[in-house]
Amino acid sequence: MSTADKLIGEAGRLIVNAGYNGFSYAHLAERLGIRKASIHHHFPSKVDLVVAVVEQQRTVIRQQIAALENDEPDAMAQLLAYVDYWKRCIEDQSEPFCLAGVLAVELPALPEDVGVAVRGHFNDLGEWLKRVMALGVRQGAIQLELEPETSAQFFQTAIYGAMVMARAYDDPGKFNFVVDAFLARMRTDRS
Amino acid sequence: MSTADKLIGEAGRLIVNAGYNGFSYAHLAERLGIRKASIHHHFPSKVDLVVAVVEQQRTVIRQQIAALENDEPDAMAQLLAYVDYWKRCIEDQSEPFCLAGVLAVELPALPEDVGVAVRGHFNDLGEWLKRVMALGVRQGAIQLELEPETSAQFFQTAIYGAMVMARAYDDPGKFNFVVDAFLARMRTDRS
DNA sequence: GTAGATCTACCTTCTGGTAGGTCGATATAG
DNA sequence: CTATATCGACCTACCAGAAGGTAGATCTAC
Repeated sequence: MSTADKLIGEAGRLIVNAGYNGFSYAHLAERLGIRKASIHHHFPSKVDLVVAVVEQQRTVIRQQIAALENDEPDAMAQLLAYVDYWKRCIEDQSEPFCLAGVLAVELPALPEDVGVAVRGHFNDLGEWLKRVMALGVRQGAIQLELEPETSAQFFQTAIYGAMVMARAYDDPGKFNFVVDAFLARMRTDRS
Repeated sequence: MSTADKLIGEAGRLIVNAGYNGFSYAHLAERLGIRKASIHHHFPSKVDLVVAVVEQQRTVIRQQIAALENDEPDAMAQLLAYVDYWKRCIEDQSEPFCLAGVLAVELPALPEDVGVAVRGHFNDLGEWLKRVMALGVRQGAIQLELEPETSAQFFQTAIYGAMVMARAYDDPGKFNFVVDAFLARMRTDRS
């Protein structure tokens, strides 16, 4: 793995733990056993680095979404795959919060370029969820009382709210508990 | 209003915007038109200040909760009063996020004393919500399929998730939209 | 031998924090 | 009714360390 990739990975972990202003080139250099100046060689400024971190995650997530939409025809199964991903990440604390979520909370204080990338992620996710919800309604797995848009936002809210709960109560299990309660209210008896 | 109170108020606003590491004594001093050193006179360390900010909010919220439980016998009305408070704060951007919520997202990187205060707030809120939910079920206003504990966490998740959504999409209206969708799924036809 | 990656050494600005002084109000003693 | 001691609030002037960032030398692999 290239140094640039290691930097992106480790920076992501630091941001998830402490936010944009909670990590520094010095921390990052120490973690990788290199000097600060070497980071500037790969990412001239902190904004460059953080944008790269967010964009890399967006790319990965878009790929996973595309694969899911290709391979899994069942809408509810797609949603459960997404939820399971986060359940695992939060349970084993390998990624205890969504990177873009942490940054979103700090949004008003972030450099504009970072903000653009973060909003981009939320849009990517929101658009996919709209498609899945519409599909789920057609398949009879999701209650059709509401517009797909509403269900999508409902679901996204649940995911991010559940992450905040897990962190605030220092209890990873809270994520599973709360998300499952939400899913139950979204499904029909057919799913 | 005393200088200490102004400091607590302004620090709160700065934290809500930028988080613990996103504001400094220098910012705060500038906002109030005093010198940095004067802040240290009132709050020797940054931890002292931030703990004071969180504890002040906890006190206010506990008072409001007590008043609500005294004056408003109807559980659903209590919940709506709470929701309306946040709808107003977010709509007019006077308090666009919960202070403790911002800090909760940064929790792993915060000084221990701040973490204790933040978890304290979430507990206060969670305990009240449990009481309201139990009352609401007895009054027939809230679906009784679930334990009050589950409903309480469900609701708390919705509030914090909706705040994240409003911030991430830079659209205060998203808070109302999403929270109302949640309330609809929690109520019975009787409420 | 050239290009990319890393290094040492340094800069400027900001950080939280301290030392010690000034000012005005209040309390007290003659 | 003064004179003075005390105190809280605020100030100027610092400090050490960390922040993000730069310049230029060295090392390494093709």
